[in-house]
Amino acid sequence: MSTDKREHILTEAEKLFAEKGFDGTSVRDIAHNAGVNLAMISYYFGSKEKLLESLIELRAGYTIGILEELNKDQTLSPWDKIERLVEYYVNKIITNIPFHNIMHQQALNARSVEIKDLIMSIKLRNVEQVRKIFTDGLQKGVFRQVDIEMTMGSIMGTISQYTISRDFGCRVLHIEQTNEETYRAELAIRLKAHLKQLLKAHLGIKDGEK
Amino acid sequence: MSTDKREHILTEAEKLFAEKGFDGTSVRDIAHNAGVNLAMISYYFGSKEKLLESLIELRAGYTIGILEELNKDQTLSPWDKIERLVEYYVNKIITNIPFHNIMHQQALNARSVEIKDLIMSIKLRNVEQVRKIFTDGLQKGVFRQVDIEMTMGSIMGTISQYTISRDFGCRVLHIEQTNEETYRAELAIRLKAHLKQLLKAHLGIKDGEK
DNA sequence: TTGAATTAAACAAACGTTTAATTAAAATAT
DNA sequence: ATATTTTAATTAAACGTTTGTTTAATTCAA
Repeated sequence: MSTDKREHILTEAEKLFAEKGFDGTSVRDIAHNAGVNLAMISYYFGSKEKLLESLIELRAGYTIGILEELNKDQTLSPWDKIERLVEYYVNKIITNIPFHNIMHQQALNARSVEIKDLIMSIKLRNVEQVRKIFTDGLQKGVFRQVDIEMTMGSIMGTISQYTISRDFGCRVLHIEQTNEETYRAELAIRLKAHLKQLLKAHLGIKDGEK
Repeated sequence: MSTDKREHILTEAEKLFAEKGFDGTSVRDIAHNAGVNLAMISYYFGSKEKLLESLIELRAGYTIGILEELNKDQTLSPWDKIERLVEYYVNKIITNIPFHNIMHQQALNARSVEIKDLIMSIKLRNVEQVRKIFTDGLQKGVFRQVDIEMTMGSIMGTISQYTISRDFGCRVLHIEQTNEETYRAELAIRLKAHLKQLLKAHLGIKDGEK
């Protein structure tokens, strides 16, 4: 079983799940779009649900390492780390919108306990790393007293808001709906600028402060 | 055809759609939970999809009036209006989590053009009303220069973040998972306090300023 | 007695998965 | 190197359910 073909099927499934939802996508859809026989899905992954698990495990592996490195870095000030965090998260989600879409829909309505637990563990692990950055800044007195969990929610929620539905984003943000690439680029720029300004004020960072 | 029974079916469908998703809920599920015969769904609503449209129209009618009134009110300062807006949105979503969940999943993956358009028009109408509050505050020089659309995204996104998945919210916010009511109450309090603090700093409102 | 409400049964289509047969590739023996 | 055996990959077809919707008969209320 070639890894190439496995990943190709997962990539095609990712597109379909993101567009039509997990339940709205049939195994025949996936097989047809990937150009493989229907039975190969069960042969490779065991079931449609296991295929989703495989996809999540494939895509979610990368993130946690980056956050751990960011936390370890002693040369960066707490505010520097927040800026890096914003840059990283915006880039990551913008370049993986379909997968982020799937995670979102499964967080909403996953009926499989395995999927629920998998997503929960991934999200909690990331949350703990981000929380460290905030508690560190608070302890050092660099940040104003804030609700850390809610502030994390604002970061993730803001990014999700316009990435999830492009049609809505285009209409509200007044971006030409023609090109997918230009939309992403413009969205990333505005998200980063906005979140930095928002968090700087919220955390009470003075201009020019390190 | 009694309106009571119609609304009863819609309420039961709402619960199921929120829990298992639109595609994950069968018409037989709905009929069984509502205690009516399977054929009554088609008889009342025409189809499963039309049922969803009916549900959205039933629930979404209320919001826009409140926002229009808020905008008209000449006695309130721009910042007062923002505070009212936060109060209103948090209350509205917290007390209608299942419906909000459905709107969210349909914004992600709706395959029906009618549903897509319906949701888009509802969201855009609300966005325009909220935008007015911000542009008003900016023109009067009460608010700092900010990205209005992104700021609106932060408000909606923050509220969505923990309302969408209660399991996740409980784990991150350290709220006992036992009682649904206490979770909602606690979440509402923290959301309102956080959003007011966040927006006050972001918009550059001085303490004690009206 | 007329029209609406309700029912059980049936409909064809689509679903995820499995089967059994066939082809391709790899491993082993000659 | 060639032939043979063994394993893996791929296929078309079928499996039994479940899906949303409709039908035709029956009950209920006006």
